[in-house]
Amino acid sequence: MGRPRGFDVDQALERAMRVFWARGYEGASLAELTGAMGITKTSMYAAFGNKEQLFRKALQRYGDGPAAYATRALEEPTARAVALAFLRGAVRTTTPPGGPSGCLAVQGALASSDESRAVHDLLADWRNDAGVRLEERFRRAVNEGDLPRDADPRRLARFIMTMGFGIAVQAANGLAPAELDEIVDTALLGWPA
Amino acid sequence: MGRPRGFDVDQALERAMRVFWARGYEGASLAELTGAMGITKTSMYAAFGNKEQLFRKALQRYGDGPAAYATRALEEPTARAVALAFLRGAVRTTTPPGGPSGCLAVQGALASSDESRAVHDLLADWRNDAGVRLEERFRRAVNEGDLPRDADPRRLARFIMTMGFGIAVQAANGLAPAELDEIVDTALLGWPA
DNA sequence: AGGGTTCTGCACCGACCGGTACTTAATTGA
DNA sequence: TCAATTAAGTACCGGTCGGTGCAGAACCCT
Repeated sequence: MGRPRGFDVDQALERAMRVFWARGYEGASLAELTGAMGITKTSMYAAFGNKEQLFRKALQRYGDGPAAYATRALEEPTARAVALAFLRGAVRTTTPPGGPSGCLAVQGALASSDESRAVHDLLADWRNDAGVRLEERFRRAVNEGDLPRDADPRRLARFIMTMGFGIAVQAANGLAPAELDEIVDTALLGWPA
Repeated sequence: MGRPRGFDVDQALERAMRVFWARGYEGASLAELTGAMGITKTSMYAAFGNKEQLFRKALQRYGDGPAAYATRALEEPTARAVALAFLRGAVRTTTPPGGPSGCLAVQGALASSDESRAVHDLLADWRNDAGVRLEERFRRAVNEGDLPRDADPRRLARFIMTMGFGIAVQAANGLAPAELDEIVDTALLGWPA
């Protein structure tokens, strides 16, 4: 009961996510955020709490949406296919035709002032979690005989994650998807048979 | 003539560079910058112009100092040695024992508000220039027969740059130098003979 | 119809942002 | 000794930051 909300929370969150994606956490002002969301600051505070909680929800949406490739890739049948799907997904997500370049989880708050340390750490954890899931998938691949018995799952996962982060920076540098795909191919040349 | 400067410009610039490195361009406030430099805002403006020009000079110092490994690596005798020296240098520079983690050129302004677009573009150019120099070095290696005739210098350079950027993010994530060196070794497994 | 509840829009908060005018201090050359 | 010149320190500028108090609007239930 009470007055119903005059805007679509999902759509507002989607737009906030894109602003954070393009500007970073600190670079995104409440004025620009709420302007893009089509609501006033008061409505934003009522619906999301504050700027930091809005970012947390935007990051969650990012993981369920644009960055869902990271989870989907884990379902590929072989470790090589997982790695390839992961990096191809990174390329596609960091170079959206009509959206911001790069990766929200990378450029959201790589460096920040002390006040934003909480968000900085949140993103570091987010990135590390993605690496751990990849590592577990590769460990399974070793157990299944899909990867050589002497392969180091943690090393491989960290390598792939490093490539993903690097691709995010290259995308922010303006490289095209086709050029990034070439880089991915080069990176996988040394992948264990 | 006139009253002599009461501080060491080089030392002040070094300290400013470290603040920018840790906080990013927008995250570094004039108060924190001048506090670390040990001077007042007035002195900073008289000596450096404004915040953006201070950053430009700090970036130049970064290239001549911590990031000089990128230029030194080009002098290695073989393409493989160049790539290895470049990435080992990236590891060492992005994990200084007493300094900020990561790479100033990466985390200085990956995402930013419109007002800082100039700095954002400056860093993108800086990163691209490093890639171009690497590419030219690899092209020379192909001509010298050091790399196979069918090797693509641009592709290889972009791959190494991507690894460097990724290492910078992993360093900001808290990985230790030894762990990053492992990643470098993994990355070079597929390097053309 | 009217109370209870929730949301919206406006105006406003103190704090901090990058940047500067002005006074005072320290130096050189005459 | 004293004007000319440059640096340093203080106090301040308008603007924007994230965040709120408050009044009115829009809904549900009785």
